[in-house]
Amino acid sequence: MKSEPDTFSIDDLKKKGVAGWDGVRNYQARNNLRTMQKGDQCFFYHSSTKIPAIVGLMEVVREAYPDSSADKPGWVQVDVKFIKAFSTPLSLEDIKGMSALKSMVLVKSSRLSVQPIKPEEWTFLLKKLDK
DNA sequence: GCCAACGTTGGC
DNA sequence: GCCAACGTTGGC
Repeated sequence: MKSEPDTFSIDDLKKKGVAGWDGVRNYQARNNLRTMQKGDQCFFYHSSTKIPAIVGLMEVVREAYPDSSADKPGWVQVDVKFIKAFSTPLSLEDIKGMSALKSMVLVKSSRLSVQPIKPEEWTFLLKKLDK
C-alpha cells in the first residue's frame, strides 16, 4: 500500500496505531482493498519521495467499508494497524535490482496504489526487511 | 520540474 | 464503442 510521506507516513501510522486507509480513487486499487481480509498483513510504501521504499509493516484490522471521505458512494477504505517500521527500508532501486522481485506489480505497474504481492515475493521481502 | 505511463472524460 | 484530449501519478 502506497502513500506519499508528506501526506501520510509510516511515522504518522505509528503515532495513530490504527488508521483508516481512505482516499483511494482508482477502481483497480479499490478492488484490491475489497479482497483484503482481517488479519492480512501488508507493506507500507513511501512514494513520490527522494528514496521511494518499503518502510513498514501493518495489519488489516477492519475489512472494506464505505470511505467517508468520498463525495460519491462506491469507494471503500480499510483500517490498518501499525506493526513496525523497518530499521532499514528497502528502496525501489534495490527492489529493481533483485531478480526474485522482477515481476512485482510495483516494478511492472508502478502507479497502482494498492497492489497484490505474490506469496514468494512476500516471503522474500520479509526475510530481507525484518531482521 | 520534466515526462512517460496510465486512467478518465466526453464528443462523435 | 472509439479515440483524442486532458488529468494524475510517481520516478528521476
